[in-house]
Amino acid sequence: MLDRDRNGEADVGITSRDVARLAGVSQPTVSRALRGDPRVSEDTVRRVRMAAEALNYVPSEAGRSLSTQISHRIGVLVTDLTNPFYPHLVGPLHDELERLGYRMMLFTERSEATAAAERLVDRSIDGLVLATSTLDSGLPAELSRRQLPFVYLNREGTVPADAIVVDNRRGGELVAEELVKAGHTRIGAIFGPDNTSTGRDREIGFRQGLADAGIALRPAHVRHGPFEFETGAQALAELLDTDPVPTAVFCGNDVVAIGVIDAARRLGVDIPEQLSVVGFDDIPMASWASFELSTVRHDLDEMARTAARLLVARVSGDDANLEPSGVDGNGAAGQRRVTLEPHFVARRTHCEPSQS
Amino acid sequence: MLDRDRNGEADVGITSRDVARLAGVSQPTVSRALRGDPRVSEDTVRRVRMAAEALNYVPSEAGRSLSTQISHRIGVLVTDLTNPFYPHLVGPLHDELERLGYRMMLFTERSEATAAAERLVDRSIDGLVLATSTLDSGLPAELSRRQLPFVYLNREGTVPADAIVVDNRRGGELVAEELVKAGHTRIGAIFGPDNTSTGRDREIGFRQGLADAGIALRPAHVRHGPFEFETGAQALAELLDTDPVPTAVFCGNDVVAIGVIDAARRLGVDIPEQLSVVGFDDIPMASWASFELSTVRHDLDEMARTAARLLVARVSGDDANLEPSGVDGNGAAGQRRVTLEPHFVARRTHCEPSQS
DNA sequence: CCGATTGCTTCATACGTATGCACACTAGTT
DNA sequence: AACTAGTGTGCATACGTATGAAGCAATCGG
Repeated sequence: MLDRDRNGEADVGITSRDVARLAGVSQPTVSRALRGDPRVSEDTVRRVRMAAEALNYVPSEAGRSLSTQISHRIGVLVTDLTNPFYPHLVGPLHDELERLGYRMMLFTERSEATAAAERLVDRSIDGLVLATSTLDSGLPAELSRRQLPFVYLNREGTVPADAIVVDNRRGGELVAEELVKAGHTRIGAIFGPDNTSTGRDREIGFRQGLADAGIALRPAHVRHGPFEFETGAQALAELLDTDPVPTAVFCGNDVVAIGVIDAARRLGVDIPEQLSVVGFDDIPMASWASFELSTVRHDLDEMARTAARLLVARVSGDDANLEPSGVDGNGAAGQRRVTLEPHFVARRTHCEPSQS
Repeated sequence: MLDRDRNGEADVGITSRDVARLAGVSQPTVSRALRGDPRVSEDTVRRVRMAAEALNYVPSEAGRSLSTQISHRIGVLVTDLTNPFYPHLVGPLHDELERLGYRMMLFTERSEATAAAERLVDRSIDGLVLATSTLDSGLPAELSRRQLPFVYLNREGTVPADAIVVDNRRGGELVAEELVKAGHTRIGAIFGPDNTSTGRDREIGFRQGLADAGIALRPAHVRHGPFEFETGAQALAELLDTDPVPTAVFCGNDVVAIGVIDAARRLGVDIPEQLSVVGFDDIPMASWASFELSTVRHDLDEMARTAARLLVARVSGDDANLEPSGVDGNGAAGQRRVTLEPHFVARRTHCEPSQS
């Protein structure tokens, strides 16, 4: 069917055997020579290298994987790439993984049913980064049972595993403190989903912060929803429909907050004069002049890169080079838990409440 | 070192041989039974299925790949994920690939040197989607030489291959027509890089459109730069420094345009009153109330999905189910080229020039 | 009652690389 | 000259699945 012999050089489907033949050595010697085995003589290495180059030899990843039981691939699981938040995790993750000699397989969890889980445990990846795990997900347990190493990134789950997260509770507190300090008393919130650790902890921290100041969070001023643009856009309309209206609103993350700001523009609500808005994460977009969002900053890039390093250390077995990092190691089953410190960033979407 | 026997069920590292043993058949029979080979008796299939389930057997992808020479993985190459444009390609790509039974490996081309190319041709992927190919890249030629199937998405290259693109020339013309129609005569442009087909063709079309209307594009009003937010932000400042100042500016894509709008906010420039801004692509962000960007729409989602389908058809050999699509097939070497129609979308960032 | 046909299964092997072990060969020691 | 130590290479095989070909049993036709 195919006439491959047309092109001058047929360097497709070249195996280590072909290289061996050309170099006048055995196949195992080719393998050793190219992998830098010190037992191979310099002279042989040279011959093999030349032969490999001449044939444009590239070792087959499949063969290598099968033999070594290592794929050098790491899976990354997110819910929805088009959410502006995730690229800021996936981008650095990719770069760090590449730096460590691993490739990235990207998965989005439409149907995290067992069907999808199968694709993860067929040994085609060495480990998995869970970037959007929900607390009620059965996946971590399944992964654990299958002994597929994984790490929680950003959100954590109930099954013990390495994790890298922000101190979300503290972050929520920070926002509460700032809003209180500015003089707000009628405060609203658009929290993230209850089944995410980020949503839950930020809510706990925020409520705690308000409670410490003796300020009540009226149920009518509270919304919950996914960490999406639309959540903020829709929730704002609802919050404006309450009486009295809140003078400030804390949003589960920046994407939600930007949804709020955008809706405010459409509805003619002045921010921050009529409503203070605070987000969480400090994604790059938050600092755009169009938003100037006051938010809680943490090092997203570092968080993602650390996740990559934790996982790779785990799957490659050399945990050693991670010990000295300043993490609050949890001795129990050897899981590592890295917590990033959040900082409040004051921009232009919050101020004192107007005296209405 | 590891004490794996602790957990009750040791369903890790289960192979088809284990299943075979439990089911009382041979390993090949297991393979055939689970793959639905009609030659296996119903009774055997049932026994094998039960055994597989009991052991929680999942076929090894590495073994399968090695044997079939098919990895069921497709690579996707982009420059920078954090650019808000790419997720809108990568997301749909992932979904469509998954639908077709393929997994996605994501690559970003930092150093597209031959070193990086090696990772692509080690037969660990069946094909590659080039989402950000530059016209001067040597990669397509290398892929072609290696006989790794690939498809151009959004941007096309010089090496013949399947491609799916927008009619960028026409899109550029559309914008020129609209701006002319609105009465603009002092028009500026922030074009994309010359070494991208999108940058080049949009520029050609736009220039043509202006020329047809007898309007000159002054060199001082022209900028070139990568399709990034910062490009727009920086170029705006420069354009405002010219005399006379343009009353309208066409941007290479939406991300650049949003950079312009954002900078305008910072600089206190009213859009569209002082400056009309038009983008290209109509990414979701363009329709946010914060921007309401007038732009050129095309079906990004469909473009990505079509790329996936074209490539999968190519690598799986069943090109048949693609023939009937309304594409302008290029007979030469059997490459398919799908062109999407662009449409102008009038929002709120353009209007008539102010009489100053 | 034997040869032919069909239906199901096993055998043998391929896929490409990596690695423990044995072997050959050289050099140095006694 | 034999013996040891050291060095470099090849042999055999493992990794897990898929598949053409051969084998086996049962059924059928004559």
